[in-house]
Amino acid sequence: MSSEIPDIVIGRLPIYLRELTLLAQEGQEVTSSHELGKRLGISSAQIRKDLSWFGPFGKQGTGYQINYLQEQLKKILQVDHEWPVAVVGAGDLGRALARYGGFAHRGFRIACIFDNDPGKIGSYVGNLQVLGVEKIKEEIAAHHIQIAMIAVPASHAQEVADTLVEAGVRAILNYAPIILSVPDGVRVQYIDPAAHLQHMTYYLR
Amino acid sequence: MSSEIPDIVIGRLPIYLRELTLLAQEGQEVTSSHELGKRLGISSAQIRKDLSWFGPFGKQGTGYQINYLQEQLKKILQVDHEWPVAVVGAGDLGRALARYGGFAHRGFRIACIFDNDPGKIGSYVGNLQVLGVEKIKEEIAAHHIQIAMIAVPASHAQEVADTLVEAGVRAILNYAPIILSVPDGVRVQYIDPAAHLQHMTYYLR
DNA sequence: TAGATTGTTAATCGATTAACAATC
DNA sequence: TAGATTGTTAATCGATTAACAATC
Repeated sequence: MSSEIPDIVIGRLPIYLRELTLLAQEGQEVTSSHELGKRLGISSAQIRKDLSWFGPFGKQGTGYQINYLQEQLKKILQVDHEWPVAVVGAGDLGRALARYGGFAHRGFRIACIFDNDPGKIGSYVGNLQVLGVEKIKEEIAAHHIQIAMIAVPASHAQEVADTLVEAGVRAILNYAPIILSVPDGVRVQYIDPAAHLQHMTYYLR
Repeated sequence: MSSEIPDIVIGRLPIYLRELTLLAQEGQEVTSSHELGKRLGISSAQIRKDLSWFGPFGKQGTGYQINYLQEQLKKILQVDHEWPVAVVGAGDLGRALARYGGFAHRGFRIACIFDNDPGKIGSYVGNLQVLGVEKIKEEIAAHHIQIAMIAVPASHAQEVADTLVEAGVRAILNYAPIILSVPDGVRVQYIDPAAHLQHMTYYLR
């Protein structure tokens, strides 16, 4: 009866991993669910429960060996190796994503960037040359890319998603403020900064 | 016994509002919880329940007048007027945020942008001039800015947050991959694209 | 040993869904 | 009227927390 691990638990693992990396950078070698929880604003019970879905990683009386737990979480999340990622859209946002330094140490490498604007195609973003959208299929297939980020206007996001899926992409991080329709087996996550801001303005009274 | 409205409900309202705007753009005038739910991948019951926290907005047999519901949600979220927003960090990400067109129609206007790099201070991002971080306090106070976005390296995010809070900011959208410590009454939302990607790689097996 | 902390179970809490009377 | 859809209640489902035996 291997019950399914809740998606909400999976979603917290990257945050745990991130905090462990921070602790390691600070030179610490061992931590506890209590310390981790305090730093993250999460209860220690929740952290222990979340981790217990995957195995015993700690030691009673002591806590968790940071390096070891980091490695285990990386394995679970499959970021113990590097994933190539495609960026579609070479506007301000797409270029910022392509050059963002925060992916490299967390399991991702921006492998290619696409745009439909002839004025942008051929130009460089960092040391990546912008390719035309008509190249999406061959490029993504050639490099076995399974992850893409969409940074195009909402009006084009669905057709871009369709193309990506056809090319073999199975995980999409969508910055366009629109819900994408994708087949089963393809995962989508959304980032909508205006929605986050509106969430907070509710409380500004 | 006016029980508290759950935060998770507030978080969905911007998504409802966004979809209503899309429907309006498509020329539609009326919708139903069923249609909205289908488009958003949410149950119709949940939409009706969420809305019912705030009042009856629909009509039996007919559904919701889109314009009316839009207006009501804008009022509830307090985006029926425009909020000035500060951006801290004028790197790729900060500049992309400052120039992002998606805020204007959703209740936000980028009012100022700051950086600590003398090489960037004085330069223009769109038609905003980059100000030094030492100007944060006076500028934010002068314009009564209550909302800010942090787009600086993780190592500087906490001190930037402290300064912002001191200046009067009460809502922070933090792009640095780090949990911020802020006093009660200040809200923080986080955007961490690498965490979203790691959430999805779990399923890529 | 005494103190600390895990992993896990059971209890609690909260969120989602199903169902339906009301009514347009 | 008949059909459709809301708003709301109660039931279900799932997630979080409290508590503690095990043990380092």
